[in-house]
Amino acid sequence: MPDGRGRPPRYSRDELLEKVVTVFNERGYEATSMEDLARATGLNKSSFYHHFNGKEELLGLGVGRALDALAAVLAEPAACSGPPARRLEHVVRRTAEVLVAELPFVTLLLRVRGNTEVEREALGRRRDLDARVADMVRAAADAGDIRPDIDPRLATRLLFGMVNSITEWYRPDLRPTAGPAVVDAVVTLAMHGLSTRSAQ
Amino acid sequence: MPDGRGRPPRYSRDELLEKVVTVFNERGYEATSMEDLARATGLNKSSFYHHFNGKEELLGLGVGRALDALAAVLAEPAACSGPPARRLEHVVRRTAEVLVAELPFVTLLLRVRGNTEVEREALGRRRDLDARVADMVRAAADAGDIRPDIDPRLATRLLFGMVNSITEWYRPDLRPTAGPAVVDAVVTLAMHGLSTRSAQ
DNA sequence: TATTCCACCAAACGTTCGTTTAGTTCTCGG
DNA sequence: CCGAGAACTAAACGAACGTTTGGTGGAATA
Repeated sequence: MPDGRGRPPRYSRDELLEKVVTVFNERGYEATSMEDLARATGLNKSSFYHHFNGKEELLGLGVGRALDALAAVLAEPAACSGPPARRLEHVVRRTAEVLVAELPFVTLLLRVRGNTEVEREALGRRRDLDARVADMVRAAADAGDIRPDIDPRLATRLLFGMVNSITEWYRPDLRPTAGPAVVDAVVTLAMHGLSTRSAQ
Repeated sequence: MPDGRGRPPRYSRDELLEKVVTVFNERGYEATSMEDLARATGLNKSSFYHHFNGKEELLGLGVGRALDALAAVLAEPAACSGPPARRLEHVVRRTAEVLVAELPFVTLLLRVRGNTEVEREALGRRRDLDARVADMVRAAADAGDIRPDIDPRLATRLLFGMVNSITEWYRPDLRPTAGPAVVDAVVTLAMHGLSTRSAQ
């Protein structure tokens, strides 16, 4: 409980984390030194240890925020009831929206490789989310709403491969209003493909 | 010109490079130490300096092999002539095949961030390839063969976001014969989408 | 067999890393 | 205005990094 005494901080914990995660994404987590973080925030590199326990905690908080946002999508009512195809389309759209809204955090999450315990735990949580989506795709295939000629697990991976690729190229600072167009394009391409010819 | 004299090498340069690139992909390039490479190959870490000039050259050779393979696809006759939509479908299929065939090298390429000159040059070569594919998508849109309601550049990014996602999850050691099925699924999903309903 | 050349290695080098220690500066409650 | 407490910093720490040095051992040539 902060009682107001002491020097006021220049940045809140959340502001610091956002800047830190941005640098992690520019340079890569391993290639980012505490010096780099200090330069980006204007703080001394040792000052981080008053706000966070170390570099790995910064990573854990960053990927945790992404995982929380993605898990929240699967908990939404429209993702839990209704025809499987509708639920799936909702999850695709909302996941794309979360990627756009929480871009740096999800970008960090998608690059985790599993070198440390923090990273392996993040990969585990991500696998759980992926499995729940794969079940949704399977249900939609069983209901005949999506093409039966592609293995549901394979379809899930390609589908979310496309969705997740948003983090590879979408830069909101270059086209700040492009977010909704990106989300619409993802949903359209995922469901109907590129071709103007009819399906099959 | 090797004249056969001296102790024969345990591994060829190409064999070494393949093992090295695999470790780079498991741990991430920055997180991989020369000790890690030594352990994976059975060589002493200083022995690498008789085959390569250093860690960064290993990276450059790895991503170079991926870029050469991808550039070769765009130079194939079927990618250079015929209706734009046919050329595009050919490039999608062949790119997916190259990803499967040269998986570790393309995986390494797709994770490059641009921290060094070697990495920035690789990013530049990759941008050139992407631009040529984007021109192909634009031509197919102008010809009316693919849906006109999505910006060609955006469509290119999402399309190859899906294709490139193969490197994120395809593991040939787990399902050695799954390659062709993956390629077919990519082409089908890219062109026609998931839905069994007709387009639009 | 003597020579040559290549593959390989042990040890050490200078540098940079994440982190710790021991403080200083600033703000506010009393 | 005093003292508590929080934000912040300079300097230094041991460890790990990529690389260099100086050399050993073994196979082919002559």
